[in-house]
Amino acid sequence: MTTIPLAAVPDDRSTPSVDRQAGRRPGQVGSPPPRQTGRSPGRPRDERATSAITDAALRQLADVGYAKISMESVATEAGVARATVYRRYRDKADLVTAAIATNSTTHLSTGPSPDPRADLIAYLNEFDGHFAESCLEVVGTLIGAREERSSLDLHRQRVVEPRMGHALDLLAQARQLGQLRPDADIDLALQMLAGSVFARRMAGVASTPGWAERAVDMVWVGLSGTVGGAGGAGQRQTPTGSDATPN
Amino acid sequence: MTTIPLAAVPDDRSTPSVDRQAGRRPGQVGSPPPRQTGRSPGRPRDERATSAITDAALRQLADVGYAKISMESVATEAGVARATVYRRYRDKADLVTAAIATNSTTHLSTGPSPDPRADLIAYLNEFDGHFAESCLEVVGTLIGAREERSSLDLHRQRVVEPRMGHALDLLAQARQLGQLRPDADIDLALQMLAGSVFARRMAGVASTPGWAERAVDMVWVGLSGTVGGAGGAGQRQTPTGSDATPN
DNA sequence: GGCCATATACGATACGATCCGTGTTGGATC
DNA sequence: GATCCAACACGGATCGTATCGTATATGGCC
Repeated sequence: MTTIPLAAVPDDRSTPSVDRQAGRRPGQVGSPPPRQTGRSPGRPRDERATSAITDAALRQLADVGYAKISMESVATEAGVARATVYRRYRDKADLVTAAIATNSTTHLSTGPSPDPRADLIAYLNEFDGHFAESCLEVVGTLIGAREERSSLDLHRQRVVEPRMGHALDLLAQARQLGQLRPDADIDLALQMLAGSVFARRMAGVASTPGWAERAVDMVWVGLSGTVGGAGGAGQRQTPTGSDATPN
Repeated sequence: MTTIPLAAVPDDRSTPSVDRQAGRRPGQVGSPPPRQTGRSPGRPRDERATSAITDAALRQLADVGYAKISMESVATEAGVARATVYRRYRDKADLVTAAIATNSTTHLSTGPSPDPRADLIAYLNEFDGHFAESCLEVVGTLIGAREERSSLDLHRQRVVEPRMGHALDLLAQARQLGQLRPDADIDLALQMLAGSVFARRMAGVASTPGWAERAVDMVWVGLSGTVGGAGGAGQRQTPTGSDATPN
Protein backbone atom coordinates (compact mmCIF):
# COMPACT_ATOMS: atom_id res chain seq x y z
CA MET A 1 0.00 0.00 0.00
CA THR A 2 2.56 2.48 -1.01
CA THR A 3 0.48 4.27 -3.54
CA ILE A 4 0.49 7.95 -2.94
CA PRO A 5 -2.60 9.94 -3.75
CA LEU A 6 -0.66 12.34 -5.86
CA ALA A 7 -3.43 14.27 -7.47
CA ALA A 8 -5.51 14.19 -4.36
CA VAL A 9 -3.69 16.96 -2.60
CA PRO A 10 -6.09 18.61 -0.23
CA ASP A 11 -5.61 22.05 -1.65
CA ASP A 12 -5.59 21.79 -5.38
CA ARG A 13 -5.98 25.48 -5.85
CA SER A 14 -2.95 25.86 -8.05
CA THR A 15 -0.68 24.87 -5.16
CA PRO A 16 1.52 27.90 -5.28
CA SER A 17 3.96 26.91 -2.59
CA VAL A 18 5.82 24.10 -4.29
CA ASP A 19 8.62 24.36 -6.80
CA ARG A 20 7.16 24.30 -10.23
CA GLN A 21 9.31 21.44 -11.19
CA ALA A 22 7.96 20.77 -14.61
CA GLY A 23 6.59 24.23 -14.90
CA ARG A 24 9.79 26.05 -14.33
CA ARG A 25 10.04 29.58 -15.50
CA PRO A 26 8.75 29.37 -19.00
CA GLY A 27 10.89 29.96 -22.01
CA GLN A 28 14.11 30.06 -20.13
CA VAL A 29 15.33 26.55 -20.05
CA GLY A 30 18.96 26.52 -20.90
CA SER A 31 19.82 30.10 -20.10
CA PRO A 32 20.35 29.81 -16.39
CA PRO A 33 19.51 33.14 -14.82
CA PRO A 34 17.11 35.02 -17.04
CA ARG A 35 16.52 38.10 -14.94
CA GLN A 36 15.08 40.56 -17.26
CA THR A 37 11.59 41.67 -16.36
CA GLY A 38 12.86 44.12 -13.81
CA ARG A 39 12.98 41.74 -10.91
CA SER A 40 11.27 38.45 -10.27
CA PRO A 41 9.51 38.10 -6.97
CA GLY A 42 10.79 35.63 -4.45
CA ARG A 43 14.22 34.45 -3.62
CA PRO A 44 16.63 34.76 -6.51
CA ARG A 45 18.66 31.85 -7.69
CA ASP A 46 22.06 31.32 -6.20
CA GLU A 47 24.56 32.35 -8.83
CA ARG A 48 27.27 30.34 -7.13
CA ALA A 49 25.15 27.23 -7.48
CA THR A 50 24.61 28.01 -11.14
CA SER A 51 28.26 28.39 -11.95
CA ALA A 52 29.21 25.46 -9.74
CA ILE A 53 26.86 23.32 -11.80
CA THR A 54 28.17 24.39 -15.17
CA ASP A 55 31.75 24.10 -13.98
CA ALA A 56 31.15 20.59 -12.72
CA ALA A 57 29.45 19.68 -15.98
CA LEU A 58 32.38 20.91 -18.02
CA ARG A 59 34.88 19.11 -15.81
CA GLN A 60 33.01 15.87 -16.12
CA LEU A 61 32.58 16.31 -19.83
CA ALA A 62 36.32 16.54 -20.18
CA ASP A 63 37.05 13.83 -17.65
CA VAL A 64 34.59 11.04 -18.30
CA GLY A 65 32.79 12.05 -21.48
CA TYR A 66 29.21 12.93 -22.21
CA ALA A 67 27.79 9.46 -21.89
CA LYS A 68 29.03 8.96 -18.37
CA ILE A 69 27.73 12.23 -17.03
CA SER A 70 24.62 12.00 -14.90
CA MET A 71 22.60 14.73 -13.28
CA GLU A 72 23.42 13.01 -10.03
CA SER A 73 27.17 13.17 -10.52
CA VAL A 74 27.08 16.80 -11.60
CA ALA A 75 24.90 17.79 -8.67
CA THR A 76 27.15 15.97 -6.24
CA GLU A 77 30.33 17.49 -7.60
CA ALA A 78 28.73 20.91 -7.54
CA GLY A 79 27.68 20.39 -3.94
CA VAL A 80 24.06 20.84 -4.82
CA ALA A 81 20.86 18.85 -4.72
CA ARG A 82 19.72 17.16 -7.86
CA ALA A 83 16.52 19.18 -7.89
CA THR A 84 18.61 22.32 -8.04
CA VAL A 85 20.05 21.17 -11.33
CA TYR A 86 16.67 20.24 -12.73
CA ARG A 87 15.38 23.63 -11.74
CA ARG A 88 17.81 25.13 -14.24
CA TYR A 89 18.13 22.57 -16.96
CA ARG A 90 15.54 20.28 -18.39
CA ASP A 91 17.88 17.35 -18.89
CA LYS A 92 21.44 16.36 -19.51
CA ALA A 93 21.52 17.65 -23.04
CA ASP A 94 20.29 21.02 -21.93
CA LEU A 95 22.80 21.15 -19.11
CA VAL A 96 25.86 20.20 -21.09
CA THR A 97 24.88 22.32 -24.04
CA ALA A 98 24.42 25.37 -21.88
CA ALA A 99 27.61 24.70 -19.96
CA ILE A 100 29.65 24.57 -23.13
CA ALA A 101 28.02 27.69 -24.42
CA THR A 102 28.53 29.77 -21.28
CA ASN A 103 32.09 28.61 -21.01
CA SER A 104 33.16 29.67 -24.43
CA THR A 105 31.52 32.80 -25.66
CA THR A 106 34.89 34.42 -25.18
CA HIS A 107 37.69 35.19 -27.56
CA LEU A 108 35.84 35.12 -30.82
CA SER A 109 37.35 38.34 -32.01
CA THR A 110 35.26 39.93 -34.69
CA GLY A 111 37.37 42.77 -35.95
CA PRO A 112 38.93 42.76 -39.41
CA SER A 113 42.14 40.85 -39.66
CA PRO A 114 45.24 41.93 -41.56
CA ASP A 115 46.02 38.32 -42.42
CA PRO A 116 42.82 36.26 -42.52
CA ARG A 117 44.61 33.22 -43.84
CA ALA A 118 47.01 33.06 -40.91
CA ASP A 119 44.20 33.70 -38.49
CA LEU A 120 42.18 30.94 -40.04
CA ILE A 121 45.02 28.49 -39.65
CA ALA A 122 45.50 29.47 -36.04
CA TYR A 123 41.79 29.19 -35.40
CA LEU A 124 41.58 25.76 -36.97
CA ASN A 125 44.42 24.57 -34.79
CA GLU A 126 42.70 25.79 -31.69
CA PHE A 127 39.42 24.31 -32.83
CA ASP A 128 41.12 20.99 -33.33
CA GLY A 129 42.80 21.04 -29.96
CA HIS A 130 40.13 22.32 -27.65
CA PHE A 131 36.82 21.87 -29.16
CA ALA A 132 36.27 19.25 -31.78
CA GLU A 133 36.15 16.33 -29.39
CA SER A 134 33.34 17.56 -27.20
CA CYS A 135 31.50 18.94 -30.19
CA LEU A 136 31.57 15.60 -31.90
CA GLU A 137 30.49 13.88 -28.71
CA VAL A 138 27.56 16.14 -28.11
CA VAL A 139 26.29 16.44 -31.64
CA GLY A 140 26.69 12.73 -32.28
CA THR A 141 24.84 11.86 -29.13
CA LEU A 142 22.06 14.33 -29.77
CA ILE A 143 21.61 13.18 -33.34
CA GLY A 144 21.44 9.65 -31.99
CA ALA A 145 18.73 10.70 -29.58
CA ARG A 146 16.31 12.07 -32.17
CA GLU A 147 13.40 13.97 -30.68
CA GLU A 148 15.97 16.01 -28.78
CA ARG A 149 15.80 18.21 -31.80
CA SER A 150 15.41 21.26 -29.61
CA SER A 151 18.58 20.56 -27.67
CA LEU A 152 20.43 19.82 -30.85
CA ASP A 153 19.28 23.03 -32.43
CA LEU A 154 20.14 24.91 -29.29
CA HIS A 155 23.62 23.48 -29.29
CA ARG A 156 24.12 24.37 -32.89
CA GLN A 157 22.91 27.86 -32.30
CA ARG A 158 24.88 28.38 -29.12
CA VAL A 159 28.06 26.59 -29.99
CA VAL A 160 28.51 25.42 -33.52
CA GLU A 161 27.32 28.44 -35.42
CA PRO A 162 29.41 31.05 -33.65
CA ARG A 163 32.54 29.08 -34.43
CA MET A 164 31.66 28.22 -37.96
CA GLY A 165 30.62 31.80 -38.39
CA HIS A 166 33.94 33.10 -37.19
CA ALA A 167 35.88 30.94 -39.61
CA LEU A 168 33.52 31.88 -42.40
CA ASP A 169 34.06 35.50 -41.56
CA LEU A 170 37.80 35.08 -41.98
CA LEU A 171 37.28 33.49 -45.37
CA ALA A 172 34.96 36.29 -46.38
CA GLN A 173 37.57 38.84 -45.34
CA ALA A 174 40.16 37.10 -47.46
CA ARG A 175 37.81 37.21 -50.38
CA GLN A 176 37.15 40.85 -49.85
CA LEU A 177 40.87 41.54 -49.72
CA GLY A 178 41.12 40.03 -53.16
CA GLN A 179 43.02 37.00 -51.95
CA LEU A 180 40.23 34.76 -53.17
CA ARG A 181 38.13 34.80 -56.27
CA PRO A 182 34.94 36.79 -55.98
CA ASP A 183 32.88 33.71 -56.71
CA ALA A 184 34.84 31.43 -54.40
CA ASP A 185 32.58 28.96 -52.61
CA ILE A 186 33.71 29.74 -49.11
CA ASP A 187 30.85 27.83 -47.51
CA LEU A 188 31.99 24.63 -49.07
CA ALA A 189 35.58 25.42 -48.20
CA LEU A 190 34.62 25.93 -44.59
CA GLN A 191 32.78 22.64 -44.51
CA MET A 192 35.84 20.89 -45.80
CA LEU A 193 38.21 22.58 -43.41
CA ALA A 194 36.11 22.04 -40.33
CA GLY A 195 35.12 18.63 -41.55
CA SER A 196 38.65 17.42 -41.84
CA VAL A 197 38.94 17.87 -38.10
CA PHE A 198 35.98 15.63 -37.50
CA ALA A 199 36.99 13.13 -40.14
CA ARG A 200 40.27 12.52 -38.39
CA ARG A 201 38.45 11.73 -35.20
CA MET A 202 36.04 9.46 -36.97
CA ALA A 203 38.97 7.58 -38.36
CA GLY A 204 40.96 7.68 -35.14
CA VAL A 205 43.91 9.41 -36.76
CA ALA A 206 45.94 11.92 -34.82
CA SER A 207 46.41 15.37 -36.25
CA THR A 208 49.90 15.84 -37.59
CA PRO A 209 51.65 19.15 -37.03
CA GLY A 210 51.00 21.58 -39.80
CA TRP A 211 47.80 19.92 -40.93
CA ALA A 212 45.86 23.15 -40.70
CA GLU A 213 48.21 24.98 -43.00
CA ARG A 214 48.25 22.15 -45.49
CA ALA A 215 44.48 21.95 -45.38
CA VAL A 216 44.10 25.65 -45.99
CA ASP A 217 46.64 25.38 -48.78
CA MET A 218 44.61 22.71 -50.43
CA VAL A 219 41.40 24.69 -50.59
CA TRP A 220 43.15 28.00 -51.12
CA VAL A 221 44.29 26.96 -54.55
CA GLY A 222 40.77 26.27 -55.61
CA LEU A 223 39.47 29.37 -53.94
CA SER A 224 42.02 31.75 -55.34
CA GLY A 225 42.12 30.39 -58.85
CA THR A 226 45.87 30.29 -58.99
CA VAL A 227 48.38 27.58 -58.25
CA GLY A 228 51.10 28.03 -55.72
CA GLY A 229 50.09 31.47 -54.61
CA ALA A 230 47.30 33.48 -53.12
CA GLY A 231 45.04 35.62 -55.21
CA GLY A 232 45.60 39.11 -56.45
CA ALA A 233 46.95 40.39 -53.15
CA GLY A 234 50.31 38.91 -53.90
CA GLN A 235 50.44 37.12 -50.57
CA ARG A 236 52.60 34.06 -50.89
CA GLN A 237 51.60 30.75 -49.53
CA THR A 238 54.33 28.52 -48.21
CA PRO A 239 53.13 24.98 -48.71
CA THR A 240 55.57 23.41 -46.28
CA GLY A 241 57.25 20.89 -48.53
CA SER A 242 56.90 21.54 -52.20
CA ASP A 243 57.82 25.12 -52.81
CA ALA A 244 58.60 24.64 -56.43
CA THR A 245 57.29 27.83 -57.91
CA PRO A 246 55.22 26.78 -60.89
CA ASN A 247 56.08 29.06 -63.71
CA MET B 1 7.80 -8.04 1.71
CA THR B 2 8.53 -9.37 -1.70
CA THR B 3 12.04 -10.56 -1.07
CA ILE B 4 12.70 -13.88 -2.69
CA PRO B 5 15.29 -16.28 -1.29
CA LEU B 6 17.31 -16.33 -4.47
CA ALA B 7 20.44 -18.10 -3.30
CA ALA B 8 18.51 -20.73 -1.44
CA VAL B 9 18.13 -23.06 -4.37
CA PRO B 10 18.03 -26.61 -3.06
CA ASP B 11 20.60 -28.16 -5.38
CA ASP B 12 23.79 -26.21 -5.57
CA ARG B 13 25.91 -29.10 -6.76
CA SER B 14 27.93 -27.36 -9.43
CA THR B 15 24.93 -27.28 -11.74
CA PRO B 16 26.74 -28.06 -14.97
CA SER B 17 23.79 -27.44 -17.21
CA VAL B 18 23.61 -23.68 -16.95
CA ASP B 19 24.70 -21.11 -19.48
CA ARG B 20 28.06 -19.60 -18.83
CA GLN B 21 26.66 -16.19 -19.14
CA ALA B 22 29.71 -14.15 -18.29
CA GLY B 23 32.00 -16.79 -19.66
CA ARG B 24 30.73 -16.72 -23.17
CA ARG B 25 32.89 -18.11 -25.86
CA PRO B 26 36.14 -16.29 -25.40
CA GLY B 27 37.46 -13.83 -27.91
CA GLN B 28 34.42 -13.89 -30.09
CA VAL B 29 32.28 -11.11 -28.87
CA GLY B 30 31.04 -9.17 -31.80
CA SER B 31 31.58 -11.75 -34.49
CA PRO B 32 28.43 -13.76 -34.09
CA PRO B 33 29.12 -17.27 -35.27
CA PRO B 34 32.81 -18.12 -35.03
CA ARG B 35 32.79 -21.76 -36.08
CA GLN B 36 36.35 -22.57 -36.81
CA THR B 37 37.83 -25.37 -34.71
CA GLY B 38 36.06 -28.04 -36.67
CA ARG B 39 32.90 -27.96 -34.68
CA SER B 40 32.08 -26.80 -31.21
CA PRO B 41 30.22 -29.26 -29.05
CA GLY B 42 26.79 -28.44 -27.82
CA ARG B 43 23.83 -26.91 -29.52
CA PRO B 44 24.85 -24.50 -32.23
CA ARG B 45 23.57 -21.01 -32.31
CA ASP B 46 20.46 -20.33 -34.29
CA GLU B 47 21.51 -18.40 -37.35
CA ARG B 48 18.00 -17.12 -37.82
CA ALA B 49 18.09 -15.60 -34.36
CA THR B 50 21.42 -13.98 -35.17
CA SER B 51 20.19 -12.33 -38.31
CA ALA B 52 16.86 -11.42 -36.75
CA ILE B 53 18.78 -9.59 -34.05
CA THR B 54 21.01 -7.62 -36.40
CA ASP B 55 18.08 -6.82 -38.66
CA ALA B 56 16.07 -5.51 -35.75
CA ALA B 57 19.02 -3.46 -34.55
CA LEU B 58 19.45 -1.85 -37.96
CA ARG B 59 15.77 -1.11 -38.26
CA GLN B 60 15.69 0.53 -34.88
CA LEU B 61 18.87 2.44 -35.57
CA ALA B 62 17.22 3.94 -38.61
CA ASP B 63 13.85 4.43 -36.94
CA VAL B 64 14.53 5.76 -33.48
CA GLY B 65 18.27 6.40 -33.37
CA TYR B 66 21.09 4.90 -31.40
CA ALA B 67 20.22 6.47 -28.08
CA LYS B 68 16.73 5.04 -27.99
CA ILE B 69 17.73 1.50 -28.79
CA SER B 70 17.69 -0.89 -25.86
CA MET B 71 18.68 -4.51 -25.72
CA GLU B 72 15.14 -5.20 -24.65
CA SER B 73 13.56 -3.54 -27.65
CA VAL B 74 15.88 -5.26 -30.07
CA ALA B 75 15.26 -8.63 -28.48
CA THR B 76 11.52 -8.13 -28.56
CA GLU B 77 11.45 -7.05 -32.17
CA ALA B 78 13.67 -9.96 -33.10
CA GLY B 79 11.33 -12.35 -31.27
CA VAL B 80 14.10 -13.50 -29.02
CA ALA B 81 14.95 -13.49 -25.33
CA ARG B 82 17.22 -10.78 -24.03
CA ALA B 83 19.75 -13.33 -22.92
CA THR B 84 20.05 -14.49 -26.49
CA VAL B 85 21.20 -11.04 -27.48
CA TYR B 86 23.67 -10.81 -24.63
CA ARG B 87 25.02 -14.20 -25.55
CA ARG B 88 26.20 -12.70 -28.81
CA TYR B 89 26.99 -9.10 -28.02
CA ARG B 90 28.49 -7.66 -24.92
CA ASP B 91 26.44 -4.49 -24.95
CA LYS B 92 24.61 -2.09 -27.19
CA ALA B 93 27.71 -0.67 -28.77
CA ASP B 94 28.90 -4.13 -29.70
CA LEU B 95 25.51 -5.03 -31.10
CA VAL B 96 24.97 -1.98 -33.24
CA THR B 97 28.54 -1.90 -34.43
CA ALA B 98 28.38 -5.49 -35.53
CA ALA B 99 24.98 -5.03 -37.11
CA ILE B 100 26.20 -2.15 -39.24
CA ALA B 101 29.28 -4.07 -40.22
CA THR B 102 27.49 -7.25 -41.25
CA ASN B 103 24.90 -5.30 -43.13
CA SER B 104 27.29 -3.46 -45.34
CA THR B 105 30.32 -5.42 -46.29
CA THR B 106 28.83 -5.51 -49.75
CA HIS B 107 29.38 -3.43 -52.82
CA LEU B 108 32.80 -2.06 -52.07
CA SER B 109 34.17 -2.90 -55.46
CA THR B 110 37.91 -3.10 -55.41
CA GLY B 111 38.86 -3.37 -59.04
CA PRO B 112 40.60 -0.59 -60.94
CA SER B 113 38.33 2.11 -62.19
CA PRO B 114 38.49 3.77 -65.60
CA ASP B 115 37.33 7.04 -64.09
CA PRO B 116 38.29 7.25 -60.42
CA ARG B 117 37.13 10.82 -60.13
CA ALA B 118 33.58 10.04 -61.23
CA ASP B 119 33.52 6.98 -59.01
CA LEU B 120 34.69 9.05 -56.10
CA ILE B 121 31.93 11.55 -56.62
CA ALA B 122 29.35 8.81 -56.83
CA TYR B 123 30.73 7.16 -53.75
CA LEU B 124 30.66 10.38 -51.77
CA ASN B 125 27.05 10.90 -52.72
CA GLU B 126 26.12 7.46 -51.56
CA PHE B 127 28.12 7.89 -48.39
CA ASP B 128 26.30 11.11 -47.70
CA GLY B 129 22.90 9.62 -48.31
CA HIS B 130 23.06 6.26 -46.66
CA PHE B 131 25.78 6.23 -44.15
CA ALA B 132 27.02 9.43 -42.65
CA GLU B 133 24.13 9.84 -40.25
CA SER B 134 24.48 6.56 -38.43
CA CYS B 135 28.23 6.79 -38.55
CA LEU B 136 28.15 10.16 -36.85
CA GLU B 137 25.67 8.89 -34.31
CA VAL B 138 27.67 5.86 -33.40
CA VAL B 139 31.11 7.38 -33.39
CA GLY B 140 29.95 10.43 -31.50
CA THR B 141 28.23 8.33 -28.90
CA LEU B 142 31.15 5.98 -28.50
CA ILE B 143 33.62 8.81 -28.19
CA GLY B 144 31.34 10.27 -25.57
CA ALA B 145 31.38 7.01 -23.69
CA ARG B 146 35.15 6.76 -23.29
CA GLU B 147 36.33 3.43 -21.94
CA GLU B 148 34.33 1.86 -24.76
CA ARG B 149 37.55 2.22 -26.62
CA SER B 150 37.32 -1.35 -27.76
CA SER B 151 33.90 -0.89 -29.30
CA LEU B 152 35.00 2.33 -30.90
CA ASP B 153 38.07 0.70 -32.37
CA LEU B 154 35.97 -2.20 -33.53
CA HIS B 155 33.56 0.11 -35.26
CA ARG B 156 36.37 1.95 -36.96
CA GLN B 157 37.91 -1.27 -38.08
CA ARG B 158 34.67 -2.84 -39.22
CA VAL B 159 32.95 0.15 -40.72
CA VAL B 160 34.90 3.35 -41.07
CA GLU B 161 38.16 2.04 -42.43
CA PRO B 162 36.71 -0.02 -45.27
CA ARG B 163 34.87 3.02 -46.55
CA MET B 164 37.66 5.47 -46.08
CA GLY B 165 39.93 2.91 -47.64
CA HIS B 166 37.78 2.59 -50.70
CA ALA B 167 37.73 6.32 -51.30
CA LEU B 168 41.44 6.51 -50.68
CA ASP B 169 41.95 3.77 -53.18
CA LEU B 170 40.10 5.77 -55.81
CA LEU B 171 42.30 8.77 -55.13
CA ALA B 172 45.40 6.60 -55.34
CA GLN B 173 44.22 5.26 -58.67
CA ALA B 174 43.74 8.76 -59.97
CA ARG B 175 47.22 9.62 -58.86
CA GLN B 176 48.62 6.57 -60.54
CA LEU B 177 46.82 7.46 -63.75
CA GLY B 178 48.65 10.74 -63.69
CA GLN B 179 45.55 12.75 -62.99
CA LEU B 180 47.07 13.95 -59.74
CA ARG B 181 50.52 15.08 -58.82
CA PRO B 182 52.80 12.29 -57.62
CA ASP B 183 53.23 14.03 -54.28
CA ALA B 184 49.57 14.87 -53.85
CA ASP B 185 48.45 14.52 -50.24
CA ILE B 186 45.54 12.24 -50.86
CA ASP B 187 45.10 11.41 -47.18
CA LEU B 188 44.41 14.99 -46.36
CA ALA B 189 42.16 15.32 -49.37
CA LEU B 190 40.15 12.34 -48.24
CA GLN B 191 39.78 13.79 -44.77
CA MET B 192 38.43 16.96 -46.23
CA LEU B 193 36.05 15.25 -48.58
CA ALA B 194 34.65 12.87 -46.02
CA GLY B 195 34.75 15.55 -43.39
CA SER B 196 32.60 17.91 -45.36
CA VAL B 197 29.82 15.37 -45.10
CA PHE B 198 30.06 15.35 -41.33
CA ALA B 199 30.51 19.08 -41.06
CA ARG B 200 27.20 19.68 -42.79
CA ARG B 201 25.49 17.47 -40.27
CA MET B 202 27.21 19.18 -37.39
CA ALA B 203 25.95 22.47 -38.70
CA GLY B 204 22.51 21.14 -39.57
CA VAL B 205 22.81 22.13 -43.21
CA ALA B 206 21.29 20.00 -45.92
CA SER B 207 23.46 18.78 -48.74
CA THR B 208 22.80 20.66 -51.92
CA PRO B 209 22.76 18.78 -55.20
CA GLY B 210 26.13 18.62 -56.81
CA TRP B 211 28.01 19.20 -53.59
CA ALA B 212 30.16 16.14 -54.11
CA GLU B 213 31.35 17.25 -57.50
CA ARG B 214 32.08 20.75 -56.28
CA ALA B 215 33.95 19.35 -53.30
CA VAL B 216 36.04 17.09 -55.47
CA ASP B 217 36.67 20.01 -57.79
CA MET B 218 37.95 22.05 -54.93
CA VAL B 219 40.56 19.60 -53.78
CA TRP B 220 41.32 18.36 -57.27
CA VAL B 221 42.87 21.65 -58.21
CA GLY B 222 45.28 21.43 -55.33
CA LEU B 223 45.96 17.77 -55.94
CA SER B 224 46.57 18.04 -59.66
CA GLY B 225 48.59 21.23 -59.62
CA THR B 226 46.66 22.83 -62.43
CA VAL B 227 43.77 25.20 -62.47
CA GLY B 228 40.59 24.23 -64.16
CA GLY B 229 41.81 20.87 -65.37
CA ALA B 230 43.11 17.52 -64.30
CA GLY B 231 46.77 16.61 -64.20
CA GLY B 232 49.09 15.33 -66.89
CA ALA B 233 46.72 12.74 -68.30
CA GLY B 234 44.88 15.36 -70.20
CA GLN B 235 41.62 14.33 -68.63
CA ARG B 236 39.44 17.35 -68.45
CA GLN B 237 37.36 18.06 -65.46
CA THR B 238 33.92 19.12 -66.34
CA PRO B 239 32.47 20.99 -63.44
CA THR B 240 28.77 20.26 -62.97
CA GLY B 241 28.10 19.36 -66.56
CA SER B 242 30.15 16.19 -66.67
CA ASP B 243 30.15 13.06 -68.67
CA ALA B 244 32.42 14.13 -71.46
CA THR B 245 34.05 10.89 -72.49
CA PRO B 246 37.67 11.03 -71.43
CA ASN B 247 39.39 10.09 -74.65
C1' DG C 1 22.20 -48.48 -34.75
C1' DG C 2 20.78 -47.04 -30.11
C1' DC C 3 21.83 -44.86 -25.80
C1' DC C 4 23.97 -41.65 -22.77
C1' DA C 5 27.17 -38.08 -21.03
C1' DT C 6 28.67 -33.64 -22.21
C1' DA C 7 28.15 -29.11 -23.81
C1' DT C 8 25.94 -25.38 -25.46
C1' DA C 9 21.68 -22.51 -26.99
C1' DC C 10 17.29 -20.96 -25.92
C1' DG C 11 13.12 -18.70 -23.51
C1' DA C 12 11.58 -17.15 -19.32
C1' DT C 13 12.22 -14.92 -15.33
C1' DA C 14 14.45 -12.71 -11.50
C1' DC C 15 17.91 -9.79 -9.24
C1' DG C 16 20.63 -5.66 -7.71
C1' DA C 17 22.28 -1.51 -9.47
C1' DT C 18 22.05 2.97 -11.58
C1' DC C 19 19.85 6.75 -13.42
C1' DC C 20 15.86 9.20 -14.72
C1' DG C 21 12.32 12.83 -13.96
C1' DT C 22 8.98 14.12 -10.54
C1' DG C 23 7.19 15.06 -6.22
C1' DT C 24 7.21 16.61 -1.14
C1' DT C 25 8.80 18.68 3.01
C1' DG C 26 10.77 22.15 5.95
C1' DG C 27 13.51 25.91 6.32
C1' DA C 28 16.02 30.16 4.30
C1' DT C 29 15.89 34.37 1.60
C1' DC C 30 14.15 38.09 -0.91
C1' DG D 1 4.03 35.67 -0.03
C1' DA D 2 6.81 33.99 -3.67
C1' DT D 3 10.69 31.66 -4.57
C1' DC D 4 14.84 29.34 -3.57
C1' DC D 5 17.40 25.57 -1.33
C1' DA D 6 18.81 20.74 0.56
C1' DA D 7 17.17 16.40 1.49
C1' DC D 8 14.74 12.63 0.57
C1' DA D 9 11.11 9.41 -1.49
C1' DC D 10 8.95 7.49 -5.39
C1' DG D 11 7.88 4.77 -9.69
C1' DG D 12 9.82 3.58 -13.88
C1' DA D 13 13.39 2.22 -17.35
C1' DT D 14 17.43 -0.04 -18.53
C1' DC D 15 21.48 -2.39 -17.58
C1' DG D 16 24.31 -6.58 -17.06
C1' DT D 17 24.18 -10.90 -14.67
C1' DA D 18 22.25 -15.11 -13.02
C1' DT D 19 19.38 -19.37 -12.72
C1' DC D 20 16.03 -22.55 -14.27
C1' DG D 21 14.01 -25.96 -17.37
C1' DT D 22 14.18 -27.49 -21.88
C1' DA D 23 15.94 -28.16 -26.59
C1' DT D 24 19.56 -29.59 -29.73
C1' DA D 25 24.04 -30.70 -31.11
C1' DT D 26 28.64 -33.88 -30.65
C1' DG D 27 31.10 -37.95 -29.45
C1' DG D 28 31.92 -42.34 -26.94
C1' DC D 29 30.24 -46.76 -25.64
C1' DC D 30 27.48 -50.79 -25.88
